Amino acid sequence: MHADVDKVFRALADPGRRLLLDRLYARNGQTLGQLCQHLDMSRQAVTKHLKLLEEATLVVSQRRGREKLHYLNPVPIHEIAERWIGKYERGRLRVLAELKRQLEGDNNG
Amino acid sequence: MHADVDKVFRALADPGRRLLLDRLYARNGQTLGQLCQHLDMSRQAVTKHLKLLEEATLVVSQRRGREKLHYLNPVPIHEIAERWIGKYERGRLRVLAELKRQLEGDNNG
DNA sequence: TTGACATGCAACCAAATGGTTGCATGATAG
DNA sequence: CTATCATGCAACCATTTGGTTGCATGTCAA
Repeated sequence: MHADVDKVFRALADPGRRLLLDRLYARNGQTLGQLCQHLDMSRQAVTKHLKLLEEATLVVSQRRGREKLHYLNPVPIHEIAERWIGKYERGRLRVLAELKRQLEGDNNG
Repeated sequence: MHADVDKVFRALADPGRRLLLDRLYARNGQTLGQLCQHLDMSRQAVTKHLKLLEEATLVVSQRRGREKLHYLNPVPIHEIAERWIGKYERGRLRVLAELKRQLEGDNNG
């Protein structure tokens, strides 16, 4: 029902792909050609990145004639934040306190 | 001042490394040997993963004699959530609404 | 000291990744 | 129709990644 966590993390691991997401965040619904502009990557490289982003459902696309419009889908990022990062956030203070205790407490022994 | 975003994302991209973080979240301050137990990976593979996690500052370590204790550091994850995911979270409803409008609105044309 | 134990390091390897080039397909304008 | 434009696809390549094996170092216990 929800996005493949591994695909999302892997997709987010590349700076070029994060840049594409930023571009779509700034202006949604861009074509492949538009996304390639002012970018230090070939069209084919962008195509491959967009394919991975689509497989991670971070981007959805729609054909319009010979163009393909790309839209940012923030839901998988939200899910990551909620389900995975949230777990660490909830325990953050506990873990930090324990870490500090362990690291400093050893000096007393 | 803050963690290298790229290193953190790259470190989080591997399921084995996420598993190690989960292990440290469940029980902090484990040695390399402990982390290897009940794990489908060689000690050397775990060593390499821990090295990447440390370089991303997701894990900090401390020597105790011949052992090396590993601690989860949730701060970089927090930073990612705040600085990067937060950006998308803030625009989530806007982007989703725009996406829906774009995808459905075209049927009216 | 010496043997056992915990970890470190280097070389090596297969597979995945990110990128390229060249050509094919499909849509639109004239 | 046909030239052009936007995209798709396949082959190929270099580098990175994740993993292994073998050996070295350092620490603790007897």
